[in-house]
Amino acid sequence: MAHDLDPIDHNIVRMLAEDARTSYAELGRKVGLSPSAVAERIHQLESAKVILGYRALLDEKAFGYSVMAFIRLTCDNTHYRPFLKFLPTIDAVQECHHITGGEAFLIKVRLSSIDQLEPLIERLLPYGMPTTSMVLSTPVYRQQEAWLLRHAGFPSRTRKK
Amino acid sequence: MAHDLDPIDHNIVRMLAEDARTSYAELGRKVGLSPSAVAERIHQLESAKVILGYRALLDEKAFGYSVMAFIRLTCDNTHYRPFLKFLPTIDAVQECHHITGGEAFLIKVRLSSIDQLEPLIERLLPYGMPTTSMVLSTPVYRQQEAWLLRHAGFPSRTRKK
DNA sequence: GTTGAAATGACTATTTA
DNA sequence: TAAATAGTCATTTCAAC
Repeated sequence: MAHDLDPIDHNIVRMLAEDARTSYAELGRKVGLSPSAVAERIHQLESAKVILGYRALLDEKAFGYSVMAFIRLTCDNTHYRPFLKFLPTIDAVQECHHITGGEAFLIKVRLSSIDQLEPLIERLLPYGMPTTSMVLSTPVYRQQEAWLLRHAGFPSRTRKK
Repeated sequence: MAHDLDPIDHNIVRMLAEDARTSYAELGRKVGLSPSAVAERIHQLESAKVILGYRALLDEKAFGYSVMAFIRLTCDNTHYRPFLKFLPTIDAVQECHHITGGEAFLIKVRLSSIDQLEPLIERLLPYGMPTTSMVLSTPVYRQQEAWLLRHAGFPSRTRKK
């Protein structure tokens, strides 16, 4: 399953994770390859689904969604499947994880105000017993790619010119 | 606080969230502006920290990190600050949220194997009482930007040529 | 915001190892 | 098979308007 990445691939991926708009030419300079060679490697990494896409990272607060909460929903077997159908229709849900411990789900939601929490909880009630924790602050928040890089021990790089 | 985005900014941001490598020229065509006008708007959005950066989205499984878990740590006042200093030094930690309910933290970690969980928990023990939930599956996982777009009711767009 | 020109980058085909 | 090269086209950038 794990795609075989040589050190050059690794470096290319690292740089694209830090700045997805880095040009093939600059990538090539940094890894000592021609732009076309870099482009070919990147296309292979995309085909192999190692690189899944390129995203602009946005500040949700600029869009007015500043409340984050985690809802733990304990849900018995009869409500399990209906809940899975219902869940993706709720826009506030950013993540839902099925976790160990008695058919429970951990749901991360984002809202534009605390007022939206109660209606949301009421919509979940038919499926199980929700326990809500508001997020007061987030001392650590790493993007998956940033986390990966840190984990792999790569040095950080300053933003290009 | 909330940067004032007109509909054109909104469209540009939407497209960059879907594909951060879209060229200024193509963005300009889609929103009916010249490439330079688009570039200027984007630079302003970057300065205003509405766009925080551009990232390649990677498949962690391709890198061997397939285990996700949530650890809830209940932690009394004396351990609060030391914990906050200790936490960023742990590479496995992807997110840590300070949540309501008796000085508790909710920590999302990613590991390459379940064997790494026990040592991690032992490192947390001095700071409080950990409760661990393994993630069995993740029925919903939306990028913050994807979530934003869905929430804002934008139509999805097919990948460019 | 627009236009236009110069520099840079991207893409394809071909050559090389 | 993988990379370099060269030619062509597209894009970025910056000036002037």
